[in-house]
Amino acid sequence: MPPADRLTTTFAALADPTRRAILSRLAAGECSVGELAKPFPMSMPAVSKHLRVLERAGLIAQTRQAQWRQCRIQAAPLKEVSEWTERYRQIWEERLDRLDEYVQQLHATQKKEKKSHGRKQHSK
Amino acid sequence: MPPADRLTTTFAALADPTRRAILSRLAAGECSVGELAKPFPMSMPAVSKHLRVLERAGLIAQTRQAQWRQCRIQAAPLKEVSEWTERYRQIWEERLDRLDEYVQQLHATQKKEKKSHGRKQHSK
DNA sequence: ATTATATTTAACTTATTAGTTAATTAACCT
DNA sequence: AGGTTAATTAACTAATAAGTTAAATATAAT
Repeated sequence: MPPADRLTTTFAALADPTRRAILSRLAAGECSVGELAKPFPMSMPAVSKHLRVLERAGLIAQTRQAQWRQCRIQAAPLKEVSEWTERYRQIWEERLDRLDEYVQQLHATQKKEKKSHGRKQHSK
Repeated sequence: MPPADRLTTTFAALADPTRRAILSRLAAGECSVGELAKPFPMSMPAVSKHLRVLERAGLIAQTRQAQWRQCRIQAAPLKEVSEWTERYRQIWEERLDRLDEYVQQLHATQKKEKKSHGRKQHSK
């Protein structure tokens, strides 16, 4: 198994509601593992493991402070997620160049169709 | 295990480079499973399984056409990904209200240290 | 020095994932 | 009908993931 690339690691880390909730909490400010764990119906070790996953993904960092570990969010990997996702914006917004092609092809196929439909018309 | 929520399913589907490559290919236009599979060093059934994952996540749809299955991208779930991610933009752009607070607090702490060493201090 | 607190590590279980090969389904073509 | 092509399903394996409880570690407080 080749080591996973960054985006893969990031997406995998985000594919868990507990971990996303942790990030959400940390967006409001640093806090300790114990505080972080409180809302979740699972053991501390389970939360600790989630933190490890987030840490390996570069999404959080921990610093010692007495017997507590303070966690803080590190959102840099989310920038890459954002950039990757943006490439698809045109598609989900459905002003699709791709759909244009499809529509054109449809018209080409149905040549007898009259073209005076003033509807949604896109040009390349 | 409760059924995974939408975001979880989407992120999980995206946490694989093969599946992201498939989406990327489909962004350029529909194509058949066989064509889709060609670039990948894995068997057809493996690709077919990836397509199933993408389909269950609502990221693609398949339509029969003779003996071929045409796949097309459905990017709607990516809108949710985008929206989720955007909530963290301020953080990764580091015009962080949060970091501001942190920095201020740091300054405050340092001032205090200069003044007096009286508080919770490491004693080694 | 002991004890309490915060957190991690270890060992284990169960479920899921990503891949394989072999068999099956479905549509097309003479 | 029989053969070819396209894709899926079945059955299996190996690795990873998410959780558990119990033990270990590290610091603070008494």
